[in-house]
Amino acid sequence: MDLPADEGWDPTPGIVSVWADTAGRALVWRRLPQTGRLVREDVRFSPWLIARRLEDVPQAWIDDVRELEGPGALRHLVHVKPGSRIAALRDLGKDRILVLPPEEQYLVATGRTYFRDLSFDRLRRMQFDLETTGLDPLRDRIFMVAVRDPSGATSVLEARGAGDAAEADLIRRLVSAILAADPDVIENHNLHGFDLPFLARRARRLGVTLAFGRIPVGLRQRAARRGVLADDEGPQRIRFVAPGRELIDTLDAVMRYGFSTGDLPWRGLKAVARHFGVAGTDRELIPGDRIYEVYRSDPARVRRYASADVEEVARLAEILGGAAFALARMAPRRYERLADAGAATGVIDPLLVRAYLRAGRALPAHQDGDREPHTGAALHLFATGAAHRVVKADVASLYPSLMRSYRIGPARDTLGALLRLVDRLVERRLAAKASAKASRPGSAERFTHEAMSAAMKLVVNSAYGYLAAGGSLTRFADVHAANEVTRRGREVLDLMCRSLAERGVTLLEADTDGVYFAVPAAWSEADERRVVSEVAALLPPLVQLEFDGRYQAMLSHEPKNYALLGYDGSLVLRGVAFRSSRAEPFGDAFLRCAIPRLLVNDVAGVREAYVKMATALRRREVATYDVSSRVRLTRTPEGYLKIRDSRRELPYEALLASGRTSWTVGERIRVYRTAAGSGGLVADSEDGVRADDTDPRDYDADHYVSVLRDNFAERLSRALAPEDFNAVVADPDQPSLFEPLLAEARTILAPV
DNA sequence: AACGGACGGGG
DNA sequence: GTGTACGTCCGTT
Repeated sequence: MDLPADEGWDPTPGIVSVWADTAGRALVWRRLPQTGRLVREDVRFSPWLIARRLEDVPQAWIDDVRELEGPGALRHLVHVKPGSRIAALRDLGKDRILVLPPEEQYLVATGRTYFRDLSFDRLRRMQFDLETTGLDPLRDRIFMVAVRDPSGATSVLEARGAGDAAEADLIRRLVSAILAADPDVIENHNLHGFDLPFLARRARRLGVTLAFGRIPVGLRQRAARRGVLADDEGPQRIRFVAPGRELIDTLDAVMRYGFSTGDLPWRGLKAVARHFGVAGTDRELIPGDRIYEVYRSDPARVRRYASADVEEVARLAEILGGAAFALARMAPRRYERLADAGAATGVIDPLLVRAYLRAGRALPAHQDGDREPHTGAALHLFATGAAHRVVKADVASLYPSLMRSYRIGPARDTLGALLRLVDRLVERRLAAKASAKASRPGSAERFTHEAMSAAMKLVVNSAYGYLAAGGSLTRFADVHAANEVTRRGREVLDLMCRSLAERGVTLLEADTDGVYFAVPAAWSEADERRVVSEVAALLPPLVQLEFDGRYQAMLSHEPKNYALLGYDGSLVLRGVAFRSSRAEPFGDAFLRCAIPRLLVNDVAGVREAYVKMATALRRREVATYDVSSRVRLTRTPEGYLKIRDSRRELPYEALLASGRTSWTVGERIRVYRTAAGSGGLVADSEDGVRADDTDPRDYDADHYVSVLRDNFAERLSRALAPEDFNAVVADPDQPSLFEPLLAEARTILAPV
């Protein structure tokens, strides 16, 4: 009873899964923290709902009614007789009724949460990964499943033959392996987007029941915005549920992490594993579209590949999984829902509902806002070109800090629950950040703390999003409060910029809560830090301006598009101008080579890099792969043939020229322009795996020299006077008089 | 070129 | 019994 309501008050330890139904039966699986033993409790609970008007609830269903206090519209807490079809009442609309899913009714009513007194490493976690002959479950088959059991042992199951019977047998063996290992949690990368839907479709087609939950029923479904389209009727999107186990998709965690830190441009398993340093150096890599082909000639290689996948997923889940795990200890929802839910409606709303019920207070109904438009943040670009001695300062969690500092909360939150929640989560985040800083860079421990901090930041920052969302989405939406937050935010940013400028720095770019600026040549790092702390002292309480980094130089191209050169020579590229999945690899390589030279005022070096690349292209010393670009197919074969006479498109010409007449929309391929003016195809290898095919080198060199100049070198133009830029990109086949000039050339920085 | 909507991934 | 943050890419005007 001592725990605050945003924490849950029931101390029952070790809950690892909950499954409940409208009949008022809840199955609670707990892992006893002392022994690690699994127990199942079968308990009764009283299903409940909250109604605006009692008349909306059929009299025959009502067991007990309690009137809640306060001004909220949803004020009748009704306990109904078990088995009442209360889900049907949702049709009344959110402004008249609140009916939670049965597990959440149970968790809210009891004050229980998952994982109390249980550490993440006590969970029994299992990973499995399908290998299939292709991406389409209507046509393709599962031929292999890699499995990693909770003890860490990896095994590979394989179809013993090519037909239906062999595939059905493989699926049955997978189900048996899961039942034998009895995991609390099943994990994989894109589990909900690929493995489970593929498996469900194949199982259905082959007449196999996927009863790998902890009660003997097949897979269940739940509606999910980010799910896959259901096979049956309608545009309904769903995810799968295995009662008694939690199905965790590491892609969800990666997206959350990427969103909150902004430094994970690629979300695929191999790239992410490399980023977190969990990929082995001898990791087997095979381009996705060649896996089955390789299997037929070299099955051992595919076994190594698939095993590496589950090993990496397991490590990744450890590094990133701490965040959702922590949320599950707080919020009255299933762990798997907290792992994929949005922060506002997925985490904050359940916490607020529980807090209000616990306090015996009526809940406000969802309510459309008045016509007040929402106003956003500020974005300023002060200068473009090359700047030296650059400092980045930013305010951590500006919006929640403003909410806390000025006590800006939703008008209808008469309990003040949202602000109290933000206060607590900010404290937790600061603790996690401190722990991250205290642990060794690159260590798994540090990643765990950073993931935790990122999750808290996500929830905390979405407290503002919660205010700003339309009233049809969140219960306490309040556009006036949201506008007050952004207005204060613009005020703070303006004050920061003004105060910095007064202290003699050159402003470069400022955005919402952070600012880049350049300092005079004579300044030391201590001077930089002093200026930041002087300005920090001028800001409102709780708004903490931090020294976020210092760089040798910055190439400012457009708002949110820039390059930073660290004092250690490291290069950071931001924005679509400098990093795009479509960019030809040779162009990326050129920018990575040229920008550091540009930023140390070695303009002759930039010219040299340009000449080198242009010459290599003309001599076809650049591999065909490096001039290709990755595109996504959007036309069907039939659709393209219809328009082909009026309009030729490179990707489809490349497919046809290579003899392919069938493809699927959404497929990604790598194409290049051939000297003959048509399209060529290169084996895709987004994971850095190069197919060892012979390299035709029949690309249109002149075309790619133009691409080098117009698409890539152009990104450097802001930093050079026009005549210097022209000299840099002059055609190397016509040696000119300009080159000597470049030794003296200097980069420029121009106010916008 | 500017805007709105879909998607992020898996074999 | 659904609804996210952001950044990128595509298709449409």
